[in-house]
Amino acid sequence: MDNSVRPYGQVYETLRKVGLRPTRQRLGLARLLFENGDRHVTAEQLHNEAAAANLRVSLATIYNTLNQFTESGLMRELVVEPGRSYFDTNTSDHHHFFHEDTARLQDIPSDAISVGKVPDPPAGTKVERVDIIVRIKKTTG
Amino acid sequence: MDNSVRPYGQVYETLRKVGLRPTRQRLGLARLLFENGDRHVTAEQLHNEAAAANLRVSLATIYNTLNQFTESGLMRELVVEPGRSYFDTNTSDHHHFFHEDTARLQDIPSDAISVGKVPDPPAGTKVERVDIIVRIKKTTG
DNA sequence: TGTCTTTTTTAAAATCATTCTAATCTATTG
DNA sequence: CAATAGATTAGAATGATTTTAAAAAAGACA
Repeated sequence: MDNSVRPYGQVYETLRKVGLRPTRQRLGLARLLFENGDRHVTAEQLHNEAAAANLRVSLATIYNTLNQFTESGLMRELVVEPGRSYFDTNTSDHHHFFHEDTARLQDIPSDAISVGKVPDPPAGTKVERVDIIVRIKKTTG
Repeated sequence: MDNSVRPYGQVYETLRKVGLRPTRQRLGLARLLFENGDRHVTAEQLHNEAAAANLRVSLATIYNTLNQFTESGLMRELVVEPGRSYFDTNTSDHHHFFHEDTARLQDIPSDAISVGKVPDPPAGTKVERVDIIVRIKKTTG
């Protein structure tokens, strides 16, 4: 667990694997994203985190990076609310709770929810992905 | 089926029922929305349709109206793509196919899809709504 | 290592959907 | 029909995201 020795080792490999140059910004963002469990972040949130971690990255780079990570399959984009996108570090098959009060996402493991029957997609099309969002609110107004 | 006699009769009642003044713009938009089967429109699309139907309505009013219709339960808002919202005239329990190539939505009747098991919402929260989006793409690139 | 080439990063401007503002108009009520 | 409350509008403002063009950093290689 001593990650002072090869602080960027893990994510360095991850970036190489998908063919992205391991630059200072990408390495730093990748650590924030991938070394802290499953995460759901907006660009703005990640930008703030980066600042808090003393990583100087412009907002444009945050967007570039999130989009590149998404295109290379390291993350996926979630659209739950009008106005902004969330990016999810968990790319395996699963779904989400969305807390409407706090605008937070929470994973639902795929075995905790089951889509019994899915209708056949219209002729000439194939299913790309199924997204289930369970919108929840605090009880007691 | 002669709707030249009481052209606004149906939607007039609908508006009254939810407590919205039956103005020219709201009546016109309501007709476009509710007298053409189940629909999924963006603000921009509806604006164009209105123009095509010789109904002069500003884009601000389109937004106001879609939001009011949604708040009064005549429609619901769907967020499927980053950037823009869709509004659905079908407020009953159902889900959607989203054609990624054409950016069109298509209803999935609720009995054509079944959510077998839904996990209990976290303590202190209750389920507000469950959205299922089946994203589809043309086969043969 | 230094130089060349390519890719990244960046600040700032541009874009796009949506909301706000404040002024004008329209429905409703008496 | 006048008064007033509510609606519509053009245009400005906002906020998230993308683009632009220039400067900086990375990779290749002599």
